[in-house]
Amino acid sequence: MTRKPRKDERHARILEVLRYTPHVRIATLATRFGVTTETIRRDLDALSDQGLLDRAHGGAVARPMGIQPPIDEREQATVDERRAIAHAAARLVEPGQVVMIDAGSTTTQLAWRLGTGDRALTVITNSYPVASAMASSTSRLILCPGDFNAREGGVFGQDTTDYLARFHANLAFIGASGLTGEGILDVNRDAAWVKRTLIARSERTYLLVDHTKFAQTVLELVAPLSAIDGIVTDRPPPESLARHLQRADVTVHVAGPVTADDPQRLTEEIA
Amino acid sequence: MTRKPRKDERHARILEVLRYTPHVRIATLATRFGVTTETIRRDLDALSDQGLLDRAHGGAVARPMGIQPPIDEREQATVDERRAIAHAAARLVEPGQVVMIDAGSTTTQLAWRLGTGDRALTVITNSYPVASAMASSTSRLILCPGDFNAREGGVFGQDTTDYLARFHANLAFIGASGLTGEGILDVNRDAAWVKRTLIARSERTYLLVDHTKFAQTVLELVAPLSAIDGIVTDRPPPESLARHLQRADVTVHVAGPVTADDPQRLTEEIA
DNA sequence: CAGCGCATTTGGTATTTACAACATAATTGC
DNA sequence: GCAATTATGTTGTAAATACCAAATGCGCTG
Repeated sequence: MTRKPRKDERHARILEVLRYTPHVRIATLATRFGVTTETIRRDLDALSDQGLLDRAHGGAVARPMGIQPPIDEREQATVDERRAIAHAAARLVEPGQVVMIDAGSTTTQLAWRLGTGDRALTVITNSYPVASAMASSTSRLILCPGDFNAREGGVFGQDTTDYLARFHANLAFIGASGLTGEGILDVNRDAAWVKRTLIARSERTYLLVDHTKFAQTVLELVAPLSAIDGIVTDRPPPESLARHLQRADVTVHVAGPVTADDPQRLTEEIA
Repeated sequence: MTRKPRKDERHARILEVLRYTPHVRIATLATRFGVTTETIRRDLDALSDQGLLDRAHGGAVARPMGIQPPIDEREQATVDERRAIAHAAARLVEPGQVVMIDAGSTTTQLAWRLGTGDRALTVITNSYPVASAMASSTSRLILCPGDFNAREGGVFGQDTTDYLARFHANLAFIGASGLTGEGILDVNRDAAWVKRTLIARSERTYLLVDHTKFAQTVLELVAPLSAIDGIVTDRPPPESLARHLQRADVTVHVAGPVTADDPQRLTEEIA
């Protein structure tokens, strides 16, 4: 489709530059490449449409992490919900506890929450985004070994579960691809094993799922409902699921929308 | 010193926002906080001076990673040199090899290099910046466990070295705080142990150091010169050090400046 | 409460960028 | 080589931003 060297080379080099500096100005790129600002502007718009960078006023900014270029539209759609869930989940954590946090978008949101606070936690995770989110806090951070999965931004595999098995936590927060009366489901086999280990190695386990996960039957059953102690979600689960949850003695926390003075609100409005 | 809530709160919230989105516009922040754009502009300038964010034309962009807020001025000063070193070191890697990469700024530069290429490497590292840099490549990535050190952006400790000891690599690239006739030195005890393990578990070890590390005697001796096979640096080492290196049979690679058509050049000019 | 220092606002102007419509140049396919 | 398509450059105008300096407001201290 595209075989022209000119434009493609510019695009490639623009992206390359953005790996080193988070922001480039249109004017700079234009003089550098010897083309008009209009051309660069068009380049940036094109790359932005492809989701490879974000536009800014005078230029472009790099997408955070080389991670998750192909974010599901479904994921995108539930940003607010997942923030609300993270907000509610953060209340379940008490100072000084040992907390295991699964890899995932909702759990990463939770980590941001916990990272801003000042509780002296010990956090064990297999996800770098989670570690990064908590980096500035006072918490102690233990990262798992394993094969790095760029898409998930975390490590998985036998090494990961073996390592996790050495620890014992007060709380574990896990995510999932689906939640049915049968139990918790996930699409990723390696991730499923990690989740099972997290459940096994913690006193209490909370599942963080938004409503789109309700009644989703996917590849693999991670664990039955009875394996977890509570779920944190954004909407009340449907009747049949609610019955199963009650029978399995799983408490249900439904998160309200984040408050207006919340810093995350700003992000939403900006986006 | 600062007890006023007004300004400080804005600053904190601006930084918070930048954790979620890579870019904010001045106008957006102004309307959000109910203050003038001038005020936000000053906020941004102040935060920029503190190195907490980068200014852009219409706003600000987040510093890449929550990592290394306090970068040494010395580190800052030798950016070009370290890029050149990374450029030269990347030539030492052949497709298909198993490569261990130490945590550090120079080694992270190397990872960027290797990440852009298409050699199918297996990379073992204790540094997330390294992993992140390579994420988009075809390489397999194995991350070590351990205590996460936000300042270094990597994991260290007994867990880390134990884990590393299970592997065997063709090449290892390590950094250091100092290099003298006596050997390789480092300020961080945990990091020193990791480096020793990297050396022990690889067929060949290259030390990546810029000229400011020459003749720097710091806390701990990591290993004698004879432990490594080569160094990659930006300037020829001083006479006495050169003699020691030759006696220890250490090859010296002196990197030239990066070529003009190199994508990184652009970054430098922008900065 | 007067005075001081700091943060913020206000107002005005110079620059820079965005946007759109059109002209020109380059490339491709036939 | 010609026509169609695409890429790039030009121009003009509106909007957004940057910069500067002075004025105002506000909190604090004595």
